[in-house]
Amino acid sequence: MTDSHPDIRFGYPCQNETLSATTNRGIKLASIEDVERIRNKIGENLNDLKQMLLWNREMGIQLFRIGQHLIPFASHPSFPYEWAAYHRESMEQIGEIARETEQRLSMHPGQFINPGSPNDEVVERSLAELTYSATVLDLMNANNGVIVLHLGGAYGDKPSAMRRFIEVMRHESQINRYLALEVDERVWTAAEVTEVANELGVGAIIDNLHHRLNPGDLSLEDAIRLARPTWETRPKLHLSSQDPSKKAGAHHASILPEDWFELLGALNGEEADIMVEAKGKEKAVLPLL
DNA sequence: TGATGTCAAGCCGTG
DNA sequence: CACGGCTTGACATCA
Repeated sequence: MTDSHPDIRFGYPCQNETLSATTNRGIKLASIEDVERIRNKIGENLNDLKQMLLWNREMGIQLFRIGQHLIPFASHPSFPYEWAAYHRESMEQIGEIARETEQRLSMHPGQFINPGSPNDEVVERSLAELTYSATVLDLMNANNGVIVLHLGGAYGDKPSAMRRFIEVMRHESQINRYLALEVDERVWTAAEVTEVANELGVGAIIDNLHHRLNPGDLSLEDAIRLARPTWETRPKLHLSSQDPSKKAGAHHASILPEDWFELLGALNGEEADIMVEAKGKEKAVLPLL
């Protein structure tokens, strides 16, 4: 690495269009008792995950986000068998491939996961999904794995929502080992996310597009500088470009050079792990390598 | 096989 | 006040 090329690694989420591979096959809840069907789906997801990691190795891609549907309905009370025990061996094998090829694995629970919700049932379901995510990373021995999560709702009172989030998550050590909190595009700013991350001792993730739409009073460079110390290891960031034909926040198929250079400039030569969020998946990563 | 309506869940902002 | 959008499109059924 030269001074003009800081140590940057890239990755993409969940699917590979070149391989027609995905970790996100699922089932309908109505089929939850069809054990054979679920096991087949999971087998396909795990096999595709393995194929993508092997492909990534050839391409020099070192980050990969596992889709939440890897084990569909794993956190649902009706899931019909002990998935962790049953799929342990293949997940261990996948973890070994990731480790040997120095790929950092992550997961990203979606919009329904709100540990700061005032509704106890929402909190309970959220913790179940986060525990599932952490268990997947545990089984893969993903020591530098990351669970990416937004702070979620503000419920009209941000300070209270932050307090609830911190109180609920404070003792969740299995989850917090991997947890990182990401800026979102309309509610929680980089300053607020970093504050909660510091309270919990977890990472804060800056996303260039979210930050542009919801910057608070920080420049991108300041936001990245603020979030940097939350990471004991390499910081993770998200990079995407606006789809010009869609509403604000919608991901473009590829990364526009000006967005990449803006983020690169804001990094000030620091090392970083950058998850590329683009409709074009791995094809948007290749030009950046 | 291809088209199409549907899918566990929460929240916010818009029209 | 109902609905779209987020996210990761894929499932399930019916021509």
